[in-house]
Amino acid sequence: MDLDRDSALQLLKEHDLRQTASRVAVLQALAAADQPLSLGELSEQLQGEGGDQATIFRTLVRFRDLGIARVVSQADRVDHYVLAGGPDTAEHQHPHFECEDCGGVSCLPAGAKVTVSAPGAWSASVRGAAVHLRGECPDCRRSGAR
Amino acid sequence: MDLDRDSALQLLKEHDLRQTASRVAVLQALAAADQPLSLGELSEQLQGEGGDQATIFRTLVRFRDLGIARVVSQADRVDHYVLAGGPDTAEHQHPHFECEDCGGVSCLPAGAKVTVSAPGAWSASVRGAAVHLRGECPDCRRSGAR
DNA sequence: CCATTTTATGCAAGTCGCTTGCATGTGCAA
DNA sequence: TTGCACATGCAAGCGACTTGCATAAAATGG
Repeated sequence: MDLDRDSALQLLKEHDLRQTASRVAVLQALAAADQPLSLGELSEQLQGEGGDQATIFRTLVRFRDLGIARVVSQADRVDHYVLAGGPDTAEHQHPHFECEDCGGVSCLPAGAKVTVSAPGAWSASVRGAAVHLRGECPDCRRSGAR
Repeated sequence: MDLDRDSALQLLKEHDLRQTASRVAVLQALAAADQPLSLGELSEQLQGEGGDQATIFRTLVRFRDLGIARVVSQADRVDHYVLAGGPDTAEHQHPHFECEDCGGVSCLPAGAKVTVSAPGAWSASVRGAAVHLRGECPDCRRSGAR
């Protein structure tokens, strides 16, 4: 998916956020990415265009608090964000895969199916939880890393 | 479960590791814990008895490389270890729950069921992956944190 | 039981990513 | 256009993991 400048500005306005170049850049980068991005990846990818890393960080925090973005993984001790909201709230509720070799985080293909259930007290918690799989991704598996 | 001193020593010997107080302490702490422990928790719990944090760290790394222990979660940007091996290898292959509020990591009760499947290239990776659920644990949910 | 060799341990310093304080700059409503 | 609340940059602070290096201790062979 993609996000044009106007939509980005609109999104910011909806949340009473000031429209700045940095925020638009972050929004578009997240929208364009086909994988969850970390603060580092984001700030590297935006190469100054998106502002200082601290700025991006604060932007991400604000986005997260407002529900615009979500952290979907902490693989390798690093938070990974995705755009998560707007019209289609269910966005990125699908399972994610964290590779123990390359540290990458991937969104599982549409065909993936996961069902979870737990008894008693855990029932509600489990139902609302995000699913993560940790293992070796297809690429690393193929290249036989490790 | 629990681990007596002799079993611990034996376990070390099996892996050609020197038998030291620190390692025994780490083994027993991991064995006694009913939840995955982080390096910090471990070094705090052993309070010097188990040696320096660097020592515990290296011990954990070695254990992990040898398959004696495993990292089952990186919740809150912190690795959490469990004893994972010995006779019952399937140990801790069950799903774990990471609470986004309190940061705790719990082993789901025996009754929990999880099934995952994915198409094509992901199939094998997914089958061998560890399952993690991220959400709000029953305790936090009850106390209405957040 | 002692000497030697191979590892393990402690301490301190280093690294990496996230966070935060503070002074400066800027979107935007009046 | 002006003023102010909010955003940005820079640099410093933190937490947790890692690593270098000198010292101590477990194994092993006499």
